[in-house]
Amino acid sequence: MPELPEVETICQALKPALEGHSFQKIQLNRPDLRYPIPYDLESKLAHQSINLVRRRAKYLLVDFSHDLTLIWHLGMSGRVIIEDKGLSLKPSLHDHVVFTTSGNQRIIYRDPRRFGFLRLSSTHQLNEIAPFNTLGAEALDDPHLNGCTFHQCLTRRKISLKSALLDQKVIAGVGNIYASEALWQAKLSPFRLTNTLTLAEAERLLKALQDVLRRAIAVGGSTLRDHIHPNGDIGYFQHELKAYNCEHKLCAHCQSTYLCKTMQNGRATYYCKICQQ
DNA sequence: ATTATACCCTGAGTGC
DNA sequence: TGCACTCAGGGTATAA
Repeated sequence: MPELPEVETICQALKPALEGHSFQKIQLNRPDLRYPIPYDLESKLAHQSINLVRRRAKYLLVDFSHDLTLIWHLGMSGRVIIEDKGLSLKPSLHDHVVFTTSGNQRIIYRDPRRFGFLRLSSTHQLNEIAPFNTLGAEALDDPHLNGCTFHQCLTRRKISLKSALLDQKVIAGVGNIYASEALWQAKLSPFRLTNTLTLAEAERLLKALQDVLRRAIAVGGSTLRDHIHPNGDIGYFQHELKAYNCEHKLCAHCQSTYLCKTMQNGRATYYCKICQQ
């Protein structure tokens, strides 16, 4: 699924198509995704001006001028497709929602596994409802996040570093790819317990995580299965992955150990047994 | 309280 | 070619 860099890429692509426009039509091709789609989505949103498209963690947020925010999560396999004007793409069985904008563009939400969802919230109360009321610091560009606060947040718990990075209450936006990448880059074991981390190690991890995320955003995220830029381009960061999907490849740090893959809390984890301690 | 596990769902890939 | 099986970028309700 889209993690932070992929959702950010989608967010940036949606901005020019949506901000200052409105939805003329919202076509629901099924009543539910992970949860029921609000039945009154179209009547509440159509012809209302869109102020802002933004991202929080892995959520896309579309703010309307009448204090409504469309919360849009893409689950594991969700894709957003912005059609060129006048062009009509071949429909897919999994095109669940089709938005038509006042700019006469069609925006298609395609999600084979349907782990994604759409919800509505009052804009000014968004941070008081789940999951936004418990989300951790934004992994990038959060003024309250630094090595010190990250260290405090980690040492308060006793879970593996990999689980901590995936826990959206600890830090928001990180998923399985970038958790493995950041731990590899920081030379920290995914099995290391959070309460054993020194301040210097927490700083190193945060720096590595932010570096990986920024580099991924710069090239449009990672295209492994489903993620494609809404205009049809693919992301390129999969070519720069040093750990994720790299089992049996030589570790780029030590050049002498093959990376291994293990299941950790039900998710694949990739790491170097020698470099990551 | 925190921390693990099962599960939602389809499609792609593998091995027989 | 077909079938059975595993795994996949996430989050949540449960159980321990």
